[in-house]
Amino acid sequence: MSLRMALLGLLSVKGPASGYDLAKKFEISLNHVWQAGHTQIYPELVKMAADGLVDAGSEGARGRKTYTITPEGTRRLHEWMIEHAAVGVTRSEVALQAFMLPLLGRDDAIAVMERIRAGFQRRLAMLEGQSPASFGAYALRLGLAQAQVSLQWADEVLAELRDSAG
Amino acid sequence: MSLRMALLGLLSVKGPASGYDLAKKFEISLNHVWQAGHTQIYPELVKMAADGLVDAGSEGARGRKTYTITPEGTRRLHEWMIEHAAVGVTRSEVALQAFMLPLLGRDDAIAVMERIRAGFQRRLAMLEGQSPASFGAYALRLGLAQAQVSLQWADEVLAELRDSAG
DNA sequence: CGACTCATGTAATTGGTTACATGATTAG
DNA sequence: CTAATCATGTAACCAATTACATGAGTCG
Repeated sequence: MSLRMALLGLLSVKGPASGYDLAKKFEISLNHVWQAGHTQIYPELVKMAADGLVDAGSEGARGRKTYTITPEGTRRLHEWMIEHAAVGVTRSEVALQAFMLPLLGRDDAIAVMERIRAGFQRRLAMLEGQSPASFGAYALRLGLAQAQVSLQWADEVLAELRDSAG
Repeated sequence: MSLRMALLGLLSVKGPASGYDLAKKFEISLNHVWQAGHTQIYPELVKMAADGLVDAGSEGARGRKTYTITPEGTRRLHEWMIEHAAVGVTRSEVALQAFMLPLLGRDDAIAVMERIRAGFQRRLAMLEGQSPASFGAYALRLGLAQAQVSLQWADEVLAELRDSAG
């Protein structure tokens, strides 16, 4: 359902788009929030058209199909936003490795934490490169705050590990 | 693979356990990091036994089966920790709703944000109820830091929405 | 004896990833 | 002409959820 809603959201804000366009938007603007490749997007758009949430326009150049959100699609998106209590379920490989960190010796633990730290650093840099004035500004600010605090956590853990006897 | 590693981690630290025990541990100590129900755990343990990562003991009372990690299981877990670069992939319904918040009018947006805020509040309370001295201390601290900063973000967004003209 | 917890499983379905496959158009 | 980008799709597989199903032991 979330993929569906993400697609409706993009179509709602950015206007009519092809599956290809939407896949691009997932890569750039939505990347920190939700991910989907074209292999998931194309079939989903077909189902959404069958359900009357989008209109599939006629084929353009290179077989391009442009989808437009329908009033019913807009209605369903708003309904979902207002009624669906988003589940804050987290499945984080990083947190899992952090959980099990005490299984490793000091040096291995430091190496793992440095890799994790680098990941947070990369993520932060990616988010800082995004335009803060755009549509997804609230989500961007959340992502930035979380990335910053995670990086800080990694630094603290690294400092503790380095202070500990080897 | 992550489920497998989480199971090996639990068996490694807490000693031999049944699928039932492991499902309980997922609910309590590991809940903020990874989730898995018994319907996923039982078949996975069978596969892990076939792959030599765990030993399935003989059946006890009420058909209880106690699994023990093997040396090969320990080896594979350490290997994964050290070599597998955890992907920081995030798929958050909350962030998705935040992303699309501008689609809603002021009052609906406030209602959605209040619900999101309550979710973070609950999560924070849950984490604060966990023993900070236990095995998963590092992951717990990360979870707490992220929950706190998320709650702060929600408060800021709510203040902005309330200040804005209705 | 009835309710609860312990304990294990299967089947169907949904969601998501990886690999494979094809062809049109554009820029150099 | 050829490499890159545009553009769409299918098939196989892996991961996860929901629903269904069963039975043993324990507490009141």
